[in-house]
Amino acid sequence: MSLIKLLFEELKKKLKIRNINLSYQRLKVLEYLTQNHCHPTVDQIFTGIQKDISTLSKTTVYNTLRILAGAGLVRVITIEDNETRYDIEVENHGHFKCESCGAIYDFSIDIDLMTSRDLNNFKINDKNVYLKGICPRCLSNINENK
Amino acid sequence: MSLIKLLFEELKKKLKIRNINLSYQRLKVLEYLTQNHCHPTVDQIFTGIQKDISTLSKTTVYNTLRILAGAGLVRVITIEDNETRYDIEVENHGHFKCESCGAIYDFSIDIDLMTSRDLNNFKINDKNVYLKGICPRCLSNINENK
DNA sequence: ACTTGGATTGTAACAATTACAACTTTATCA
DNA sequence: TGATAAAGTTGTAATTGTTACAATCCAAGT
Repeated sequence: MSLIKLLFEELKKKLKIRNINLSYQRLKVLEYLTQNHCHPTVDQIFTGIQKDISTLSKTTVYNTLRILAGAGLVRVITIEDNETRYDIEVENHGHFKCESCGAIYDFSIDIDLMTSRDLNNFKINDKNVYLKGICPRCLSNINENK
Repeated sequence: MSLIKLLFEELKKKLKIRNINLSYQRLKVLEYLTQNHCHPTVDQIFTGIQKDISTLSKTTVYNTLRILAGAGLVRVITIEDNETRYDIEVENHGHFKCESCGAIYDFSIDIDLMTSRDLNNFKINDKNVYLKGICPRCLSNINENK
């Protein structure tokens, strides 16, 4: 049995619990996200998978991401208004966006701290920490050009 | 001197420092935001001010918000991908969005906690904490309808 | 009053996302 | 296995939020 088949069966079970069928397209989206931790946009995911599935429709990518996000398997990153990004990692971490080069960095943070007395009677489902600024690489570039 | 004239002069000085001229439209946007802490969308702001300025263009609202955000006078809230919201308050606080009714709540939080060893060499300009879940009002509605 | 530059306006363009209907694949069960 | 139903995919069209841009307006300073 090939590696991809094994992955396939593994994921299939995982998704079955959440009542999601695993199609080839959905597998490919998950595969792309596990191999590209760069917080890709829909367009990047679409273009990336299209190499393997030439008939792929962008609608499918949207549908798949919506379903996977609903099941808590992928994280939606809306750090910037015009570009929604996706992330497979669901661990405790925040996101930093460099305002100069646009890159998004993960950083570890204790998400449990992200609460407040004001929210005592609220049911919290999702926590996001978004920071913006300049990354070290761009900082040193700026200094060099002085 | 009328109240609005006073506010006008006050703000004018404040903006002068940042090299921004204060037009009537810009004043109205600031006025709307101080009177509506509900984190309005561009559309809400536009519709709200249109009552006073019938010739108002939505482009002006966009321009104004961009300028004010750049000057740090308003905060951009991109908690949801499809609707950018704006907030006059620049104090230390996070935002909670109710996934049921869509309302956005402020909550106090120590923004200084929002950091990480991973970001030692980063220059941080902006910090946002976005939570999602169900607000108390919707929670009690759900319980009632059981 | 004239000029200059910034602000506003309205329209058109653009990009991301969603709606929808046709079609294809997969699952179910006799 | 084969018929039927359900789910998934596809492509196009529509929708929405936002930006680009050119024309016009307005206000400040000479």
